[in-house]
Amino acid sequence: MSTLTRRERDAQKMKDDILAAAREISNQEGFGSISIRKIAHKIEYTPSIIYHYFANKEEILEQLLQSGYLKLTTSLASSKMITDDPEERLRVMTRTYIEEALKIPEEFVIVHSDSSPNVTKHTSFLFKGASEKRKAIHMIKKCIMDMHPQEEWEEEMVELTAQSIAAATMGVTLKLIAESNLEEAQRKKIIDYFSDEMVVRMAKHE
Amino acid sequence: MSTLTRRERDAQKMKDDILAAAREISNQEGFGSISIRKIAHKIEYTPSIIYHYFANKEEILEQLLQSGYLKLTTSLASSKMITDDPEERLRVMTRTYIEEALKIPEEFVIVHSDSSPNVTKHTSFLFKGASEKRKAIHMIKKCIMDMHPQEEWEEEMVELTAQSIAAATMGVTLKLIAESNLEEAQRKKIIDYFSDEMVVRMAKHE
Amino acid sequence: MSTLTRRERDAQKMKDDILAAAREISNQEGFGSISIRKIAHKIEYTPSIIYHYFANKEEILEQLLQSGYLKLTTSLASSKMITDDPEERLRVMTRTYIEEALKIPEEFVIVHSDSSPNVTKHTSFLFKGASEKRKAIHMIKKCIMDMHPQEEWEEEMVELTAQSIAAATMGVTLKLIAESNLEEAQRKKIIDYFSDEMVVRMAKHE
Amino acid sequence: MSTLTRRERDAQKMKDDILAAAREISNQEGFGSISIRKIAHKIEYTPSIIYHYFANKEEILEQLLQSGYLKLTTSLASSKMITDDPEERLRVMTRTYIEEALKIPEEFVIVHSDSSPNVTKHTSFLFKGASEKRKAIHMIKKCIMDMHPQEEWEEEMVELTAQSIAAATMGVTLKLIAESNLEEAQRKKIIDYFSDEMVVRMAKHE
DNA sequence: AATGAATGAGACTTCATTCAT
DNA sequence: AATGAATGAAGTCTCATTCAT
Repeated sequence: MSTLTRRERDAQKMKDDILAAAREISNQEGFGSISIRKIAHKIEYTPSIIYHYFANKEEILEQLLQSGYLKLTTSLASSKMITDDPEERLRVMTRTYIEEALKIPEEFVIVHSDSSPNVTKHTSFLFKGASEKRKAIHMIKKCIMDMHPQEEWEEEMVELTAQSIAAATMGVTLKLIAESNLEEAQRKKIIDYFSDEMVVRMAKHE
Repeated sequence: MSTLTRRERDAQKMKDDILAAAREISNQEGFGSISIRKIAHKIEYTPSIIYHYFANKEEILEQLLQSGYLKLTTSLASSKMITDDPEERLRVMTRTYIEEALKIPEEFVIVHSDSSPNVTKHTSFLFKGASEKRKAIHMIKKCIMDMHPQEEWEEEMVELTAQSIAAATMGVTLKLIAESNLEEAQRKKIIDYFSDEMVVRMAKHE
Repeated sequence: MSTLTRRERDAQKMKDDILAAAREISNQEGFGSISIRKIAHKIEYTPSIIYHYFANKEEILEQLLQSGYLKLTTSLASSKMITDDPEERLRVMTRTYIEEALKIPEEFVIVHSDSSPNVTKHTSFLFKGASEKRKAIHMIKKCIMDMHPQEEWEEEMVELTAQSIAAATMGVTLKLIAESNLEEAQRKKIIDYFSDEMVVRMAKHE
Repeated sequence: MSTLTRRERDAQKMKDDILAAAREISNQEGFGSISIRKIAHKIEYTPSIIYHYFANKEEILEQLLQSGYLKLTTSLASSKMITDDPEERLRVMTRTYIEEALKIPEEFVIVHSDSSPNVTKHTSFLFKGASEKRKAIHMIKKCIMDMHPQEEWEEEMVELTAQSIAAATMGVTLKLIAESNLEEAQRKKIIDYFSDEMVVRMAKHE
């Protein structure tokens, strides 16, 4: 794994520092006011040097978004095996998703409000067949099917259900981010109720 | 109707042009990169003149947001009566909301992604007691209660359910907007399935 | 005196209003931030109309300074006959000068700091022979001479004394303006002491 | 002496150039119309680069004022000893002050016309207790008291006298600066008469 | 690898002024 | 006599980026 030279490791460290600084600014002042100068100031280097590690500002922002999205999906992935009970799995997944997203609010909003092909290419999940292309949808679908073992859902319905659950969860998350003033207790109640109750109801058919 | 002088009409036209230009920029490059200069360039005037019609940039942005929000709520309000069956009412409301929002996609995104107090003051609905302060939440709550006539839900649970439904609907809507490339048939399926099936499931407890 | 038509009287009134507004702005925000727009706003007219009464901003500022200087010298002139006692007359003149100047602080500073010929043409008084060309110096000189009836001062010395007194008084005034935070009691003491004691000492030779 | 690297020296040179340009503008058009753009134009650079050397415009103006004030007070301090005769000391001090001030006319005017707290914080001397806080006032007071050895002045009166003398001297100086056209002979007479005669009269009580 | 100097574009805003009505 | 629309210049400041060292 560590076939990197010291130089390469140093460079990677620097890149990470830059991205970390950018992320910090994004969280404090908003994604839109990330600036090379502010990053430079935060890492205590000159603006110029940043161009040694990134071609331009855009590249930084892109990687920021990507890493944000990545963190989300990986954290989601890691939460899957916890339990065999599909209902419980669905609960945990939902909660994990919301909580992880709340850690990178700005990136989350950007990623999910942006409708440029460049972004939706990675983030879209409403298209037909998404349960095969999108890991998250796939995982939800699996939960749903495991919850109704003997019955047979129509394939399409299960996918639509999974997609609805994903979109709904995203909606709750976005709203929680937008309403950042919400009292902590209420915030907790919303998260609990949505992931423990609502999601399960959505996943079931009578 | 026309108690305005020509002057006033011209002035109103100019204001509208400015707002239209701003809206267009917002759609093309994002809300955050609206600038007085760009607006001026689009309407083929000097930046200065804009200050003849608006006190400052903020006023423009505010009016932009307001007009977006206004269109939505009025369209929602007008859809409320229709039928006595609460389940059917919930279905229609959801569908109406989604369809109306899709008619003003840009404004919708702006209004629901913005977390500045100025905006959330009007758009927040996750707070405790929202079912009394927010007409939409109230209407959803009423549907839920009418669907379970003899039983008594705990008040708080009903509100949380209504809030979840609202947030979920918003999430689906936003996702539909972001995925503007979605095939028409699939788009229709998502809307149908979500408003006809999912929302009803969310509103029911076993 | 009133050979003015109504139109002319109205016009004069407007001019006065404009100058009054300008003066007010000068006192509140400083001479340097007088602007046509602010004046217009204050008199509740459009900026444009101001150009009906004044050729441009400069003309307004000029008249403002002139009127300020005028008020000062006329107020000074009017204070001369109060008493026959030359010592008392000098005291009153000094005090009057300071107090009147403090009513138009900005204009006073401008007028007396400006070294452009256009201004010094009116305000200079250190030149040889000033006691004949400048009313104020003349008046001070008269006081001094009346205070030493039988003796004969050398003409030149009296003028130099008068000039020194005038410059000194101006210095005290300027300093009082610059130190606008001075406590009221202390301000009063300075004025009292300077006009009652110091000026008289300056005017006397042993 | 030269512990500065070439870089640092260059930077200092640039700073000095900027300040010099600002000073020049101040002399030509007045302190109030110093602008970043004008400075940039004078030094033949872009406005932006100025922010490389100064945080903002205010910092430039501040340093301008400070350097002016500094030059004066240091020159005054160095003139204090000379003789034991208090009357003679007062004469020399006054003359020195005037002559030094005339060497830096622009800065002198700026410093003594500005009434912003930032400046008066250093330059005010009319406040009660100034003879303890301000070296110049203290030195004048000492002269006065030494001139009346056995008698006892009321403390307060001595301070007021010293303050009056300082303000008067400042007034004469300002006037000499404003009347820059004054003939050399007359200028000399004014300075001589004021510092040799008037100041001494002011310092004495009968 | 890193710096500091420099630019040019652009941000918002205020202003004096002109002109048609 | 008065207005409102419009301009163009100027104001301060921030930014991304390049380049010589």
